[in-house]
Amino acid sequence: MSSNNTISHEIADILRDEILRQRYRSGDRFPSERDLAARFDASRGAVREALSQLEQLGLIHTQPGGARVQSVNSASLAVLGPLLALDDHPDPLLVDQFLQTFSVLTSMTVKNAVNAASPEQLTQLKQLLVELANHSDDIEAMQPRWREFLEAMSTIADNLVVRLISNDLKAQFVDQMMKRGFQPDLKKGSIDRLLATLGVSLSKRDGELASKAMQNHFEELRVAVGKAIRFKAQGHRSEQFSVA
Amino acid sequence: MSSNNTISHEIADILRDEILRQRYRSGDRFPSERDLAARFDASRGAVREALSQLEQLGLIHTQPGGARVQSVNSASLAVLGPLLALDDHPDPLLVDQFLQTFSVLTSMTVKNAVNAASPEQLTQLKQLLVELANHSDDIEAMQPRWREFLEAMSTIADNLVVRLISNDLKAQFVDQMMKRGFQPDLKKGSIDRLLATLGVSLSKRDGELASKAMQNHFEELRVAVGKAIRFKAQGHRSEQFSVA
DNA sequence: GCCCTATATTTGGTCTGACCAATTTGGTCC
DNA sequence: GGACCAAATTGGTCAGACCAAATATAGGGC
Repeated sequence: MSSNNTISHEIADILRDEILRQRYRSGDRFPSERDLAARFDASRGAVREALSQLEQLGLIHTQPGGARVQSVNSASLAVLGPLLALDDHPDPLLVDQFLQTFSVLTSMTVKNAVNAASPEQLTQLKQLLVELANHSDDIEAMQPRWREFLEAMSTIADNLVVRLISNDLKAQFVDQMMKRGFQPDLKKGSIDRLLATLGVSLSKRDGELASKAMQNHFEELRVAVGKAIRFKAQGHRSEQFSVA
Repeated sequence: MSSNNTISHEIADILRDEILRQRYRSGDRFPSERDLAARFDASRGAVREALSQLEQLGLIHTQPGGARVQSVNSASLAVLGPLLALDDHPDPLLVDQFLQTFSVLTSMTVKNAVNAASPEQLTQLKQLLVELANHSDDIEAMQPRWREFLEAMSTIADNLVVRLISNDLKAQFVDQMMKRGFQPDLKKGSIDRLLATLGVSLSKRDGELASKAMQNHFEELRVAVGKAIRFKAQGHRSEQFSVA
């Protein structure tokens, strides 16, 4: 996972997963630093650094006298990745929520980007769209170009809040899914339609239209990913996964 | 700010602000732990714990040989609060982006909640709405009930991703604004209209309608907050602030 | 001058053992 | 049972030390 191959990170990873697996109930006392040091055969310093990470994740709260476990519901966004990686098969519900959230944020970004783009930026976006259309039959090749396109959109929209959220979400989710090797079965026709609509929205400077198109796309993606997950849960092996 | 009144947190706060204030350029070498220990007259252990926090925030990247400063754009969501608290006056642009983001997430939550609520939950929501309407002339009194109402919505919608994002956002933003004492000038009429529309959407089980109403509300809120900030930036003092 | 290599230094990661202050715990007394 | 006090536990911090990886430095070859 995060794996900085340092002892403190290793300890943090293990403890984090234990908490996420509900091995401790919210409000429970967490083992003392000295106990943990003994358990992991490490120094207290290393354990303290691990606990510091857990505290940043919002999973525990430390105080003189003892640390306590906090509810996962009150944790930081950064726990989502580990949460997804917990089991062999990702939680379908969580994945769906992920995509839904991604959808509204991306739609908003696209809308603002189209409305705010300068003429030069508009032509740049159109250029990228053409690039995409040229590879619309090879999903593998589309992936990096999609990223580039969305990155450009994000830069133009210039919303730091959404950008930071997306950073976390992507780091947590996309990479996680990629690693597992997912490939939702999206019809080429629907992708072509999306690209066409985006093109029109750029020409007309119609952010609302672009936003709607993205929402639509994500809707199809949710269905496709849902299928892929259920498929894989039955023991089949599928390949690549592409987001957005 | 976060202030756990421990030395390591103090050091982390100072260094975090220095980075956010761009005192180091992205990619720069960060001072060594020994130097920092000397500077803050603290032990290396304390400094290390501080650096561990900065690393979790995505502000620095440490490696044997030296730590390096990372771009704020690639940081974690948790830097937003400190970013807002950096100056006396919050960055209006950032605040606006905040509200916009909050808007789409809340709208989505409300939509899903209304569509998914059980009959009992529906009556509970209506109850809360009545409560709100009864205090619609006293914004002070509305605040906690708003929170309760949105909390109920969030619970019903049951989207962990949004919930975690909102946790961070609220912790970063709302508390920050409250502390500064803001009070956007929302017309009572528009609030009443919002409550009425929400009531209708509950009766009709029309999530889309509820979502639209929330979007509208946030739009008005953005304008009002924008005014309040500009007003305060000119040296005036205003009072309370209420989000959502 | 430039480039490459071998050496010395710096730096992060870890350990040990110690001390303080705050909290918890356990027992005592009413 | 509840209030109160002493002892044990726990987090926070410090000091000094060692190792391995990364960097900086000096030197030699061209």
